[in-house]
Amino acid sequence: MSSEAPTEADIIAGHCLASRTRALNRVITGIYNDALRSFGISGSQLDILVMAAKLDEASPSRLCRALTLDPSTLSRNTKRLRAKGWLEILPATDGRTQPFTVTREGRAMIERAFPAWRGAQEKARGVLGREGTVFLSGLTPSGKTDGKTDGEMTAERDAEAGIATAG
Amino acid sequence: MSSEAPTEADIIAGHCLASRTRALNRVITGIYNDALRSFGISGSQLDILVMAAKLDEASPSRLCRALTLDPSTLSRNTKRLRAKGWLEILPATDGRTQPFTVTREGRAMIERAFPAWRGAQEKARGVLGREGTVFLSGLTPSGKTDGKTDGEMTAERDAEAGIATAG
DNA sequence: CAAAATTAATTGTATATACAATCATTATTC
DNA sequence: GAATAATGATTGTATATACAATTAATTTTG
Repeated sequence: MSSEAPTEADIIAGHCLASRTRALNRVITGIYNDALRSFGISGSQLDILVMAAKLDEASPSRLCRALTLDPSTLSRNTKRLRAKGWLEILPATDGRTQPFTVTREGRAMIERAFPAWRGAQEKARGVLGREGTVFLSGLTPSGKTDGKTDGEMTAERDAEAGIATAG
Repeated sequence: MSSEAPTEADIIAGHCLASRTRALNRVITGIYNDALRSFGISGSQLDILVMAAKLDEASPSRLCRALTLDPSTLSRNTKRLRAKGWLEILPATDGRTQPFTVTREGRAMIERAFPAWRGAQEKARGVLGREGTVFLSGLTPSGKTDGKTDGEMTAERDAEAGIATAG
């Protein structure tokens, strides 16, 4: 039992939750980006595309709220999606908003990418283990915990997604 | 009980682990960056600084392994830290490596930023809840799960860090 | 020991991200 | 109804991140 007092650096390196969150994000995001690369879409872009599809009539502000994304970030990301023809701008009633919708090509992209997404999702489950998967599944896309208990919720979701629960 | 079949977009938006990991990362990283901003250092930079301090004689490749960081990313980040005078290059025996060390100013920065880091860490604990904190604490900085059981490990760490276990 | 393979790091390029500032539009208020 | 406030989005700038290609040095092999 050494009685060396830990330095501040030791404490931070040994405990920092942000450091671990970032590292985890690098690993998990890498898995999905690898799986999606050949389709010419990234995970972040797919996030936006699927959320826009869910909302049907989407706007920057609504997506920012749904995804906890800074408006400036979203603005750049949607520009890329528009350039690829997956989003298109709709006429606005309120002159401040810039509503848009997912194009037919955008919807086709989601369907095409789905099997790759599912493969990545299973790989991610493996990396995260039971604990991690349950914890993250209990978060809304905006990063806050939602209501239901973990057990029930994950079972529901597994069923819907048609994904085997990794023991 | 509606029997509408969920679309691929619904499934992805409702379950994607990467989307949730990214959103969480935005929230958690934001907490630390806010806390550290007035010191002129970011969370990512602090990660590197404290890990370099722990290693004492650090090199890009060792840090990349320790942090699961791409070498090109690390290269840019250490450049910023050198520019601020917190890292300095050491003479190399192997001409391929570029070993460096944390300067006196770098160590002073860690000590100065420590209370702010601790405040952010407590806020993060609150956001993550017991489950999230335990899960992330069980990861190494490289994003992989380590050996010990969660319960023991978190208790140890709490003690060392002098942080009250949140609820 | 010279050629080939490996290792370590950097640079080119692109996306993801946020803060601050700006611009345009709609709402409020007096 | 004009001045002011609030809202919605974009642009300027900077960091964080990774892939591909390159450069440089060491190791391995024949």
